[in-house]
Amino acid sequence: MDYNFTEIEKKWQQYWHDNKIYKVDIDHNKPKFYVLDMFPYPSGAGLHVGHPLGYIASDIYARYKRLKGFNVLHPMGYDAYGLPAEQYAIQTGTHPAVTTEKNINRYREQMDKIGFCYDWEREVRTCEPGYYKWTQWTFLQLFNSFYCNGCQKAQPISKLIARFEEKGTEGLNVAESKPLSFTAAEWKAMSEKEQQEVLMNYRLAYQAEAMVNWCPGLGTVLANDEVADGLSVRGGFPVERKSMKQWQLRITAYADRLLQGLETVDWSESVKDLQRNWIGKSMGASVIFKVEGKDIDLEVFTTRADTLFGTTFMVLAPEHELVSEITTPEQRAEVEEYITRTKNRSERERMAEVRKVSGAFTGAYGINPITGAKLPIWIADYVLMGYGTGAIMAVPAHDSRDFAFARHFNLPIIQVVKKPGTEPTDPATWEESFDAKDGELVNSGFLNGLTVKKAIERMIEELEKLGVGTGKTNYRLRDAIFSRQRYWGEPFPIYYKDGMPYAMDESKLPLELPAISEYKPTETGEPPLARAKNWVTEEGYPIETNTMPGFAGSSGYYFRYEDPHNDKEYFSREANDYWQNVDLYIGGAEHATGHLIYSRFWCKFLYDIGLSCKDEPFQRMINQGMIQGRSSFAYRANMEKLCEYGVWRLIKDNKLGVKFEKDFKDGRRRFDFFCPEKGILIEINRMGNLEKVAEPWQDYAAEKGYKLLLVPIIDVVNDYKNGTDFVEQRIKDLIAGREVPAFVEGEAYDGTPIFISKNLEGREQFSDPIHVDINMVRNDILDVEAFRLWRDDLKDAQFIFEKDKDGNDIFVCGNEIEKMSKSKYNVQNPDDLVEKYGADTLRLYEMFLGPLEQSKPWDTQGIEGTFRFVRKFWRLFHNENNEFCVSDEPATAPELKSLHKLIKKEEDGIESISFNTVVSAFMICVNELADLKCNKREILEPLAIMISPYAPHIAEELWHLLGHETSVVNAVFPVYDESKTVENSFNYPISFNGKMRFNMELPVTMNADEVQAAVLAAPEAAKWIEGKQVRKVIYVPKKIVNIVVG
RNA sequence: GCGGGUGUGGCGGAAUUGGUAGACGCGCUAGACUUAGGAUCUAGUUUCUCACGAAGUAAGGGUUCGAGUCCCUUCAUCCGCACCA
Repeated sequence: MDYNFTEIEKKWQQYWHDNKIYKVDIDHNKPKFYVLDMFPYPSGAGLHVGHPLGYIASDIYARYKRLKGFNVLHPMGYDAYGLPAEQYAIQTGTHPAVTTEKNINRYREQMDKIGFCYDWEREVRTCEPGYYKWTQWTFLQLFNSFYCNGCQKAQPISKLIARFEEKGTEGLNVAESKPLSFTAAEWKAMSEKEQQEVLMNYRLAYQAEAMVNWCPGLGTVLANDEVADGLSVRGGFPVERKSMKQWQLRITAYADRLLQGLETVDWSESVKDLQRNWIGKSMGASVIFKVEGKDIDLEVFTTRADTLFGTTFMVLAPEHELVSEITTPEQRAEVEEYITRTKNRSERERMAEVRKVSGAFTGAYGINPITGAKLPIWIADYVLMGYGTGAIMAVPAHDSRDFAFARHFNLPIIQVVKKPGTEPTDPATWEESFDAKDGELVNSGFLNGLTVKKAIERMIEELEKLGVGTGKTNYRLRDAIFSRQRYWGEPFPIYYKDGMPYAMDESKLPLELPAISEYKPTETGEPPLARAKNWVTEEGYPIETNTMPGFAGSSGYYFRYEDPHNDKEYFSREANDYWQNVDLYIGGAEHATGHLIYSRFWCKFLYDIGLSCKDEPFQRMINQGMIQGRSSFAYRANMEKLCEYGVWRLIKDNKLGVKFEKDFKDGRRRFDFFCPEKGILIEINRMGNLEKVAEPWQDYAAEKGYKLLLVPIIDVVNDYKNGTDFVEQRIKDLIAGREVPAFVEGEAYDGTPIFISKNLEGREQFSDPIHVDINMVRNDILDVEAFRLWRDDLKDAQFIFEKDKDGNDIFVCGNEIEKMSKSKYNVQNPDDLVEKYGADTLRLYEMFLGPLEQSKPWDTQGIEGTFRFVRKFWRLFHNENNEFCVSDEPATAPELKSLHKLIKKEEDGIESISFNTVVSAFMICVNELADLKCNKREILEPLAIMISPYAPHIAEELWHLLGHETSVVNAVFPVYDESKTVENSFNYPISFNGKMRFNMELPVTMNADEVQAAVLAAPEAAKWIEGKQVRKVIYVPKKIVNIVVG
């Protein structure tokens, strides 16, 4: 073999390792650059080709930046706490640390083979005490902080205590769970426990009763982003809403800063939008309604204060605390029945029934603070307790849900907004609610004639004047539930005294995860940590048994890479001043509402307390797309399914045989059936034209002396009932009516699986696609022998083959693009590809596949093209005998032009994360140089440097062959020289009326007049000008010449 | 329903941001060298047409000397979020 990648790659990986080529330290003589990958959770399955995609991209970027003179921090680590290892522990008793360690080693082995330039001395693992010490430490800082709304900053809780001692809650403007009010004297009079309870209302990490997503299948609570469609993201277990006491992070305090910060980072618009949506800021008003005959204030939130004149009823969430208080005795039974009914529904049921209107009347009435109108108060589960105040003023005319509700329960509807220039119509005739945001107000007293926008402002003004409402901003974002009832996570440095949680002293950190005997929850439902022996402080106080969630460790890992071995601090001032925040972050967009929000929160908090010099963690982010697998299918005739069509049932019941006839005169294939005992030949044919296609069969049957029954299956399928009756009648007639000789030709259906080729008729109706290992398929043709060996249970399967053009039997598979997954047998293992083609080819190919941010299918065959390119590249440096052969002659102009075009293309491509076009530029350049038979050092040396980010091993090998003693990693990227690429003539496309007709080589020095004269004088032009007048000539230098004729 | 993305050959995808549509690669076709080829090399490959030529970037309309690119309308598709008041 000419290019021995196995040897080369092994050699240089060893060299890089031995010489610590990728170790980085602070170097104030160089600008820093921080390139980060989202660190992986080491799962048992190992890496597939999709995983390294982002790692390869970041690796290229890091290597490129290094060649450009930057001091590049490019670390890697493991998000090592996680559910799979714990679930495995519950089943097998293996400590999750053991599983995790094993998986990490496998990941590392796979990553090493690809030749990444990570500084492994900076590796972090979230499950190691040296790391999670700082996760716990940050938690303590959060616990000991509150958020000051005035200065928009976290502050030490001691400041708050001092304030309470001085003036209580007077004029307090801080983030809080609920508003409290007390004087300094009252504060001082409180017991310690009472004071602690009060402080919980303000801490950034606090414990409180909350509606949580409880997942009985996992035995733990989950954060909102860990739940999708009412099921847990991990494991897919049902989730229910439940009120529990949990640790939470007051991330809502940062809602506005999280929103504003998005303006300062270079992220894709879609991820920013996802976050904006998740935070869900909406500006509106809070309005107080009195309850008739009672001294009760009912607060609602609305974004449409302008429609207050159109509100005709009110709705509370069934869990609303005032429901029982306001319900009248007559309505109590109905209301309670409704509450029980809604409470017993699971989250999934509730979501499934979203469009069903339901509710109950409380018997109470609210008073419209503006009009004084009496509004019936209802409860209904379309109003959610978790948003706003859990109560709404319903404006049925202009809200579709209120409209549906009003229609269903016959409540009045008043129109208050109309399209400008139209007259209001009677809402009773409406089909749906009328939601015109650019309309004007009617039936609304002092708001009449105003636009919606103006009316909202005017109404809020009025409400504030009357003291019955105020402008208010609401967020969809909830505080993050921070405790999990699991074992494999960071323990909380919290102990309980008198039932109240207290922070452990920082000197006690890390609080190490204790060994336990079993990993499931205790019999009494306590978290697994309750099994730990001596899980108490030195003073004997019990320690918290919850553990932190997965996102705890991943929220601040990027800081730790900056100073990973520091055991005095999270990270030093010096390290953070130099490395600052991540310049380029590469990873999946699926973390948009989880990790990427929590990390930003974490970073902003560390910024507030003076640790981080930046308040956004990731300056620029690229989300790589998923690499999908191409699954192959073989189609198995599905007898069960076929039996659903009456014919098959009859055939089965009558013990008729079945034969799949594969080679027929007209070239078509179809199912045919024989009755072995009775000698009946049945043809079932989809093609409609029964007469024509049945002819050969009639001959055949006559020749053999069988009775022939023709059944157009199209009848059976399209007209199920009649078709079945028809067939039934015919079969009965035939069977009952005659004495027929036994017939055994053909294969009777005996349960042997039968496979139908992709193109065979009837596939959709009568077959089950089964996934086939992609390694057994090439160009959609299944290797049937390999298939039989693969699935032992199918070794006797019968296949219906097709003929290829040479007359060979082939079995054609179907295919579909799906997510890569073991169960779909479409996984491409990078190890296999590295072994077959080398890491350099794999790296280049993954980049060549398409734009990094798009999802795209993996095409196994395509890698060959990239492999050819790499070998062609190698041959530039070698002669026919594979001897290294580079000449020191000066390069020619075309050679230099080719090189400098590539320099430009690579610089632009890498900066704009357009790696696929850079690879194609490499191919073009190498094709050109090969055509020029170029082996000049002046060209090849820069080329070796330039390819090193993509294909570091081959680059390093060639670099050393070129006589260098040091690594190509430390070389300098060649400088683009535009003068090398300029030409003194340009091959102009000449168009007439915008249509390109011919090309013409013209000197670039020509002016417009000269160009016009030259073009019009050209012999090819005559044909297009003939008989027409030249009206105008457009000349764009070095672009185009367009002649307008007519 | 709301928000965002995407639509270009048989396939993955290019197109310097308004200037030769289909680069580069896969696949396919033909040929060469071969005992052989899932190796290598050469040529071809958007569609229609024998050809001259014409059409062509989801569909329709517009702006322009010139539109894949800008504007309007529609459709398809993917991804988020979703009784959020």
